[in-house]
Amino acid sequence: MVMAPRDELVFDVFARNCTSRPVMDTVAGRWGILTLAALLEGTHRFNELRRRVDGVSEKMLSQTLHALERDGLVTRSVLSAIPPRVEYSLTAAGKRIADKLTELIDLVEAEMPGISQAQAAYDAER
Amino acid sequence: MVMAPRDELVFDVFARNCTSRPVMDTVAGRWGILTLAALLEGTHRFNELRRRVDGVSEKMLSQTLHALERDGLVTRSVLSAIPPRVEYSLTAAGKRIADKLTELIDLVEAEMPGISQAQAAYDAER
DNA sequence: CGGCATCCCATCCGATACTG
DNA sequence: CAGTATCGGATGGGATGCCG
Repeated sequence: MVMAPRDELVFDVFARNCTSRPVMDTVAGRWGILTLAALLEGTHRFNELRRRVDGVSEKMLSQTLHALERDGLVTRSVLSAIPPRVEYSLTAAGKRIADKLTELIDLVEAEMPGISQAQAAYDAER
Repeated sequence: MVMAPRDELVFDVFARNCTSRPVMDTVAGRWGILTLAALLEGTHRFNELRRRVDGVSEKMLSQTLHALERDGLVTRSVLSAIPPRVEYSLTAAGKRIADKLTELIDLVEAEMPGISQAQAAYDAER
């Protein structure tokens, strides 16, 4: 994060102490990617998300959602009712990022056959 | 990772034990993203990468490069010379993934002003 | 220069238990 | 249902020292 001409802020994730670094960690982290991608499919309740993001613990999902809400990428709406009903959905910025993450997921999944083969070849040599 | 008709392998990163999960962790992890994006700019030597990926330790860069090499996304070439010269570059698959990661970086950096504002608003309320 | 080996601490994260 | 609180083990990751 450095100053450019005319006080325009430039964010550079390659710079050690740029504020974009922790944001990238949240967004591209193990659970951030999957949570945002799941929410791109539509609004989810907490336990719906837990089932969709297979393997995530209550704690990590809660923590991830809080961080994404703080970043303005996810909105949390509490519907007063018994039993309680809380719904999570994407903001406009969240949608844009989730779209890109979904492209990444699709690409990596498409590359997996080659990757698996490379891993097997690598492991065979040692 | 489940079987589809006709023995076609389908990789699903949402599934708890899909082999694509650790690959996503490497590729989208803190240092994986930056390392791949840096290599998209061209071949780099080890210490060039260390300077470009500001803040990465020798240990983590070494670890990340090994994982990426194992996944077939990065090639390591040793040029016999004194002092030793080792060059890292992207494979074709590595380029495709690094391209997508660079798009993600650019998007997140572009969203940073809004994100910073959301963080400040969130923090002010508690 | 380009590493690997070791030590050690911080945090991540899952499991469990509890609450409104 | 939708969480919070706490604990303890696993992992991440920096610092240092050594080697070809």
